[in-house]
Amino acid sequence: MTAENHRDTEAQILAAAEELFLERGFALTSTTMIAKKAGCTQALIHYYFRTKDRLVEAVLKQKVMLFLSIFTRIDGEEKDFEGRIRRKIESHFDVMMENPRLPFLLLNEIASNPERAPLIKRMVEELPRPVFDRFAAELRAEIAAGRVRPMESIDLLITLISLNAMLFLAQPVLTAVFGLDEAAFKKLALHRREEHVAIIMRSLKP
Amino acid sequence: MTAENHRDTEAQILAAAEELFLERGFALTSTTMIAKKAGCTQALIHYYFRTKDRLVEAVLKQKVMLFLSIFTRIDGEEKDFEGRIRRKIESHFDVMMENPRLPFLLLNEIASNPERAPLIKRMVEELPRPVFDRFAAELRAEIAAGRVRPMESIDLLITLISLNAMLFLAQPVLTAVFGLDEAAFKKLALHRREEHVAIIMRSLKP
DNA sequence: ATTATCTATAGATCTATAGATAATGC
DNA sequence: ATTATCTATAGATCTATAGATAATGC
Repeated sequence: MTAENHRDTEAQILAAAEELFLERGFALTSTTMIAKKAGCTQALIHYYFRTKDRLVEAVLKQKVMLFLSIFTRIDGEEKDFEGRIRRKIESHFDVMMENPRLPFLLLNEIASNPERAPLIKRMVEELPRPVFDRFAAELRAEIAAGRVRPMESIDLLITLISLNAMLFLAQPVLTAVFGLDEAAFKKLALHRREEHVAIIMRSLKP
Repeated sequence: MTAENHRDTEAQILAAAEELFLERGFALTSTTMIAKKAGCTQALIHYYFRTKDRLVEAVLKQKVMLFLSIFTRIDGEEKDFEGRIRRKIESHFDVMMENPRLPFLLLNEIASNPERAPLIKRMVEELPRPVFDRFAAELRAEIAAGRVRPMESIDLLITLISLNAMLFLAQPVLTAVFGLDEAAFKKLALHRREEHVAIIMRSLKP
């Protein structure tokens, strides 16, 4: 065993855990499986992470932050409000597309482990507010100017996240029911991306 | 033990299993837990259902049919197309609201047990077509008449199901993040119900 | 006799830990 | 000396089954 391997073991365990957690969820992934994938013994996982739970939390935190990047990332500097909304939808969609199992992992974990809800809440509360506040202020201004129907910014965000996340949550069902291969699903996804933009844009009209 | 109890045992096992499966998913519910809830020994579950898998399938089939009732139920006889669409959205929403854990159960199962995909596919294929066909034909007629923008009926259904199902999938997250109690979530849900109608109606405009 | 139920247990996991051994960095 | 790794195993599950016993319906 080389020196590099020694250095890498912890990272390899994390990477293996991440992959397996995304595939099967936290509860259904055993430390034995992780060890096998990481190429080490199961005992080593406990050497580095002490308990399975800590390993889960390490991965969970990282994934929650990725999912919430819509609330922290300023998406380009389009001139008009419509352009910026479109950009936000597309950019959130693209994060989901690059991490298609992410919504499932988070939903599944919080649904079957309600005791971890406070942890999720804390993470959301720790988010920097400026991006959200700016978004909400812009929306209020558009409403005041009569260019958007009266609505809450949180509703717009729920709609946006629902449409985007649900497509990937439903991916296994859609591919099974319509018999899609990977390419066909990707085609459907890109079509839905445009559809989501169209739906949300229309939903703003006064 | 009375005669009634004897008769009821199988039904009690099914009821207990159903409840626990909805709460925690199939994989995380043990036959021991089911037995405890049903008030019998764990061995009896195998006496009635032989394996846990058969018990799972019994519950799964019933739940898939409930979820797909949007495709089999004709919702009232409103005069105009708009009224019928509104009715379909609301009626699907109400099924979700009465069975809020249903979307999670199905999604979770098919995501972590891909080998059951063919079973789901078969169930969908066995659905009677008339309701869907009639819906699709009506939509095409509206598009031809220029009252609806050109779109596929499957897209409309995906949007409808996504918005409605996602609200309940996200229920644990929403209640945790916004600190909602049951009444507050119900209020949010009824607001979103109207919002979903509004979004979809606007999305149809030419 | 048949059906329903129980107790007990085999055999397969799974997580976590103890204790031995090998590699690394002073 | 310290850090990283391994082997082995304890103790908790979990599903499924064998075999005994109680209740039911002829």
